Amino acid sequence: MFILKKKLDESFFLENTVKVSKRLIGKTLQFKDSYGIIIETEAYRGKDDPACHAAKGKTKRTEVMFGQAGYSYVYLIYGMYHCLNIVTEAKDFPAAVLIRGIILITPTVKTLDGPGKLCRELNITREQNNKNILLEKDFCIWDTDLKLNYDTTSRIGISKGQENKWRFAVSKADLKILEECYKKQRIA
DNA sequence: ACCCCGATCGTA
DNA sequence: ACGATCGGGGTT
Repeated sequence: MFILKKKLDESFFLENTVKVSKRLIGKTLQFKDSYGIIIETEAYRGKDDPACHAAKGKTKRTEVMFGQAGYSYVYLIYGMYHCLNIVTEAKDFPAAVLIRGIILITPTVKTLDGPGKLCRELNITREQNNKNILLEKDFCIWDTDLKLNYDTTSRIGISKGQENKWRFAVSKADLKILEECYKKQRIA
């Protein structure tokens, strides 16, 4: 259906987080034997972004966001769900992209539309926090030749920072095409 | 030790 | 619209 090119390298994640978030649409997330096309992302960028966990400064939890681009930031939310982010931009500039949705294509086909559902299905937990996905063998993101249209909206579930339209989600039309390619089988 | 709140999700 | 469920971070 599409070509898996190379694993994304550090230069991809060193760019502005908003740009990286847009560019991640259509790329493929791999964790162990699970592969999924990224269909939804959000940017969290710097101490001046009130929705960013790093807005309150560096803490034990957010330390990874202040580190090198290409590391995973996985945290527990609402005591029940995990969220997967990839750290972006220069060291000491705290920023990351939240991976909010994928179309899982292996080992099963499922549309995972939500960060908690995604981590639950792939079994991504805090054990996967602070991993260098530029080096990990089975935890990485692949470049592809997919060109998808996406919508730009406010981020979901935040109380501050709605003015930044930093959520990017594959257009309904393109999502439908992708799901038809891979046989629709939405998660319950 | 205590309190508040949260980058969610499923059910009503 | 609401509750589940618990860790992070600030305050006492």
